[in-house]
Amino acid sequence: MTEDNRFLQVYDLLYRFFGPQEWWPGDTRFEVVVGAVLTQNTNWSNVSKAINNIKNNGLLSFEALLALPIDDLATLIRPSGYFNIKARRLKNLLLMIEQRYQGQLDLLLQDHLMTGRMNLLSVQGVGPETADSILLYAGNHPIFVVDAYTHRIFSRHQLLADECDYDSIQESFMSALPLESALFNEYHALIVRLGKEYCRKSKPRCECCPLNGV
DNA sequence: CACCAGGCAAGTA
DNA sequence: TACTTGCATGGT
Repeated sequence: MTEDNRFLQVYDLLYRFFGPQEWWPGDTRFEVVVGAVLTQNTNWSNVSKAINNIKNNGLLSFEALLALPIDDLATLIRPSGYFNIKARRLKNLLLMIEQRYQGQLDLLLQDHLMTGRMNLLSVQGVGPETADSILLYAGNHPIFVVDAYTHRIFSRHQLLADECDYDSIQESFMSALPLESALFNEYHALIVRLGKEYCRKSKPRCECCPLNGV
């Protein structure tokens, strides 16, 4: 190997440092989809409470949530924050699946990757990170999920330019790495783990960051 | 007390 | 096109 592939080097380093992260938490594909919307700008412990509220009421299924009045859904997901807007976003997503995929999540997940992605992005409230999280973690598609940590960590370590947008960051990773869902799954989870523990927004730089020296 | 979390869309100039 | 603001709970 003569190529200087820092993206792969960082992955190997993080995997050795943290080990496997076992993402995405959730028992079913549908639960992953719900979690993907609820976790927008919100920490997972709050999302977990919201999902448990849905489960405890026996409502964690496509049909049950589609039939549930929006205000009732908002009440259930209250702990996840932004509960009114997230209830609307979940409903929008379920309606798209109802209209374009006969109400079958699996048909969306089995559709051609870029067709499914476009349909997800057409939903009000589903942006690129939410769409890609669904495609990767529920659909097992090889697409790289970019988040705020990805930008912060890699720009701080000068592996990405500060002004990169979502699509350009995603392209940087996907052109440098083998297109394997298992790799993208673990890599994104490792980035979130690193960000939480070593790359907080308020801290200018972390002396003990495992990436120092890469 | 301030700050932030596994974003996104609408409003403004 | 490029900023800014609203959305909102719960943990540190």
